[in-house]
Amino acid sequence: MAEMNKSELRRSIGEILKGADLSSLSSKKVRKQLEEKYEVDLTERKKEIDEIVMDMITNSSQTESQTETEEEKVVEQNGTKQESSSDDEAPDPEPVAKKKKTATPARKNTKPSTPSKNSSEDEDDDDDDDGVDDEKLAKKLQEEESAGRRTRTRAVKRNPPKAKPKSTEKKKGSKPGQSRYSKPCQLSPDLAAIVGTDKLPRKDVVKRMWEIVKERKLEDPKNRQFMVCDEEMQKLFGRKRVRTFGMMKYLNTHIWDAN
DNA sequence: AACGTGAAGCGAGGTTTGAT
DNA sequence: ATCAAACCTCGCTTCACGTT
Repeated sequence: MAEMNKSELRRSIGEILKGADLSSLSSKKVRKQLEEKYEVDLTERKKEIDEIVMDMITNSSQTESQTETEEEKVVEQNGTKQESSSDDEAPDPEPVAKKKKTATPARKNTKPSTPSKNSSEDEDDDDDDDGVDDEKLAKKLQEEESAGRRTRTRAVKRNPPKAKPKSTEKKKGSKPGQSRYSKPCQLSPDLAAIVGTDKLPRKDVVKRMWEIVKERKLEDPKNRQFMVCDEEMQKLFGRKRVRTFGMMKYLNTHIWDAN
């Protein structure tokens, strides 16, 4: 594959932007042009391209305002070139700016997170001052957007169950030992006294509890799914006989995240 | 219309013994 | 061999809506 490095990418994008009409250009179009030009799939580098495009547009608009007088000269020379940025219409890199709405991969957080009611969502367009302000505004809008404007409540209508193959199929790139279930948790003094440590992952708590049940021979001889608690255990569970499978229900009040 | 992205649902993961 | 039960969070999948 023709692996393009960043500087190469930058240069190519610069060339594309040079002759492009910024008011109608989007980073996606830039990417497409690059893909066609180099015959490579740049989907994976989309973000990188977005950033470069944004960066270059920002720089160019800053340069524009800084060197206004110089540009006037250029306009005189080039004539056609600058028409898009004439006084009545700001350069307006918006299409590209809007494009890059997701800078926050933190997509988890399933909580509704304050229904902000897309308050400032439709900033309409009453702000056409100059290029620099446009940029700031665009950035601000971006931030607001990424901060949490999406509050759509959709009528959840999920598809049918999708008969899943139970167990046996673990696979999936899920990394073991990553979940909170495997993370060390803070144990209550009562529980800590029994297991011998005040920090232990939930799974290990269960494991340890089983060990202790066996050590102390607390299994109910009639039904080994139950355990007959000794004094210490009774204090912990608050009852004399506990179903071992369901011990987590009781242990849960003695376990919390260690921070 | 096609594409991009946020929201929400649901399964997996770890532990154990007993029942089917 | 597989499922059951109890706990809870992560990550994948699917859907709906916004943008181009």
